[in-house]
Amino acid sequence: MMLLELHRYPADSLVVFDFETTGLSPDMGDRAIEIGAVLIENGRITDRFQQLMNPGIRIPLFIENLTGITNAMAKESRSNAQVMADFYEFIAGRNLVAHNASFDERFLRAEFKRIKKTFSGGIACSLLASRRIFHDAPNHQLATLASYKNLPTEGIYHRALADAEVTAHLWLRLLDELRAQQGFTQLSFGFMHQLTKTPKHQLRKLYAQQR
DNA sequence: TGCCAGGCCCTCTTTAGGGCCTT
Repeated sequence: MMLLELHRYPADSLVVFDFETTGLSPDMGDRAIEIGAVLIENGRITDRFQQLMNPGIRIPLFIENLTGITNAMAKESRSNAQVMADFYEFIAGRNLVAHNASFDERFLRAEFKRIKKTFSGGIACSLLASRRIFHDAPNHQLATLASYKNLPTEGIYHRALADAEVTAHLWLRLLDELRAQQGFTQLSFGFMHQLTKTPKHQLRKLYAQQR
């Protein structure tokens, strides 16, 4: 996506989101079972979105154990189509952030395709940004980074809203540290998106252009 | 009980392989 396109959306407003799913691949038939998201405006969390959903297929036992989301819970929930239609409204006109965004983006586009909707904003990845900014992190798993940077957390992982909240705090910390490391005064979503697409060995050049 | 996928990224690379991340 061109940088100019990203600038159509407000730079000071974005949605950090996270899916829980039945597996790793929508192309293999896996479906979303929970969506969690937080709205960040001017560096603060100002709204939240969390919905379980009923994908109409069985949730594997491994996923029930991993997430605590059971088949009974999904069965009592609204359909993926209903929930995703609401989520489409929640993110309208905003750019998105997710941890390992390529994963969540695949499910986002697959679930939207089923209800004949498309998302045209930008999606940035906190994992790729972390690899470029937190050089000394033990690894770049969400839980590790939360511990490494003492991010606010309730100790809950593999639930959509909890993971989205931690990712939101991580994203804000990444912005803070990049400002501190490089002396930047402003960091747009477009720049952060470009950062995650830039090979590490070309970062110095990108930073020079930003100054 | 995750073995499934896919993109990133490093290196013993580019005519490739494998670890890291996400559920």
